[in-house]
Amino acid sequence: MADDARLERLQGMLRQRGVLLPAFDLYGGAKGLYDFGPVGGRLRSKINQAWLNHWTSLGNVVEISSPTVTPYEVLEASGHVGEFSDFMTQCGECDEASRADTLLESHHPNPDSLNRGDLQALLDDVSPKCPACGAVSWSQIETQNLMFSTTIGAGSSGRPGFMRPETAQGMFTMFPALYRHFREQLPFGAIQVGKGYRNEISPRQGMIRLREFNMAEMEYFIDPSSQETHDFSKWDSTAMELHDGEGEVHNLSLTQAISIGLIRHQTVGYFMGKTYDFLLELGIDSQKVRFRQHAPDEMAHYASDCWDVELHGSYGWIECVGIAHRGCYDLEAHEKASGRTLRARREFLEPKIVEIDGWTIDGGVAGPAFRGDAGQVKELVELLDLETEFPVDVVLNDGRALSVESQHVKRVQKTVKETGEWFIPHVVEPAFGIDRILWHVLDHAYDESEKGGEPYRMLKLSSLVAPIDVVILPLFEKNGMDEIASELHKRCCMIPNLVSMYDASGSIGKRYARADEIGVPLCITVDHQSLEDNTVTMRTRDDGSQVRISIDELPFL
RNA sequence: GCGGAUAUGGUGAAGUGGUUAUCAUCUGAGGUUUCCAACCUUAUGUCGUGGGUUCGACUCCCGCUAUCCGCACCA
Repeated sequence: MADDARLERLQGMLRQRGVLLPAFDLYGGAKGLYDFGPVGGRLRSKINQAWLNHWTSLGNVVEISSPTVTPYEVLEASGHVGEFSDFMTQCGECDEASRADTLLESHHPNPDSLNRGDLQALLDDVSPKCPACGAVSWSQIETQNLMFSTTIGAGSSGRPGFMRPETAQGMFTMFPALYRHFREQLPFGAIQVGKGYRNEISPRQGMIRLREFNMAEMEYFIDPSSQETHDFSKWDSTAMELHDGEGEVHNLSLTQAISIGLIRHQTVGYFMGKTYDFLLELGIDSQKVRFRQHAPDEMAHYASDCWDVELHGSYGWIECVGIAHRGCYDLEAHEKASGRTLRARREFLEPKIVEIDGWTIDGGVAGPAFRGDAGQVKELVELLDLETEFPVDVVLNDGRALSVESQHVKRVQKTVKETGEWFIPHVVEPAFGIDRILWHVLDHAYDESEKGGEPYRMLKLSSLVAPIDVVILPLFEKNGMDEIASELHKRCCMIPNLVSMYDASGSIGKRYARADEIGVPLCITVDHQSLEDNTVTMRTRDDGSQVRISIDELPFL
């Protein structure tokens, strides 16, 4: 690629300036793990904060935080244990580990779909040779999961668990508390930023694929039967680059894309717009943003429609955000697995009057008569026609026929008024890979030019995310200029959410250059005139312009 | 996981089977009325890791780890 050299210069600069560094470098490094250094740490937290602010501004969204350590059952219910697992077996001769389903590919149409027991049985039956050494000596099949597994608690009392592969499950399992918090009114959303973990086979491309990564997700719960109306007018003059599931490219406004059914759901479209705004706020180049719809066979196990937001940078087009319509998949799965109700109530406009007229059992008689079968008899009796004459034979699931006599049953006639119903909310989930976004913020902000024949590097970071807000520079460290400067620096340090740096080393031009490399938007220089009238010069990074201003009028004080 | 390439101060590079390993830049101290990487003096800091061959290994060989590029898998 043409900008490989640029990528290397950028990575070198980020390492040198303490933005991004390989983690545990002291011990040779660790694949897929990165440090955010003294400059990068705040960059990350400012992006996180901007993200939180962006979504809480919707008004019906709350921030939560759930543990990264997650019990086995939760991720089993969500489908991750199954979907993220491979079954492994090890050769007793050469220790080579193989995927059990791969070994059996020629003996079963889809071994990937087998459960562990069936797979073990098939392996024992087929006894394939080890592809490495030819021996036939396989260990018991073990699950090899892409999730980091751990034990919660000590010894035999510990229960199995995982480091979460996504933050989403914490929001789903918190649904009852969220529903109560919002006074049982949909729609509402829950957001959290935090770490996710995936034990990647092969982490690559720097920040793009990590084993521990920062993610930010919102679960937005909606009533599928009442579509929220969103205002798209803001984006009407913006043609978004939309790639549909067939690979066709459409340049349309969001309103147009929704009206022709390309974007299937209003809320998905609205979040696409909000995501677009967010990325541009961070300083992402609007020319390097595109949306791509997942093809049906590409969709994750939980999604019914999904749009990726891809950003273009040194690694090509990279998926950085996924906006998925997860339907009721997750809440339904957790309802089934936990036995708890995860539903919302929808009131009918008009109460429904339901006339019930039919048969049911007379518990006092039928109970003792049918004992364990009474429950099933009740279900069968309630299906009987009004005209039924007793006694009548009913057939149980196991094939036995029982005779139901008139004394066992009674006629039910009643009027039930139903004012509403319970349903499982649907979920629209925008999921952000913070590290990937952060990388592209840096990539897009990185500017190479020349100054006096020398290469000149700069991070043109938006002040929303710039890790250092201001640098205070005494032109000379004498005659009292150093005192004014350090006093100003101390004053800045006292201001919450303002990070100031003091730099008195080297020529003034060199100090400006250093500040430019870590993307400081403003440099304040204390010079001779400051001694006389308490003014300083304020220099703007992007155009190098300077204005003289009284210290007390500095915009950030 | 497979195949290929690579690993030298913070960064970027050069180099050698032989004893104090080189250069630039960066960083620190001092000097210099220094507003866009000036200059002078000076200092700190390197052969990824483990084993082998050898009188001697940063150099040659092997393993490991990491990085980059394909493939596979995936987000």
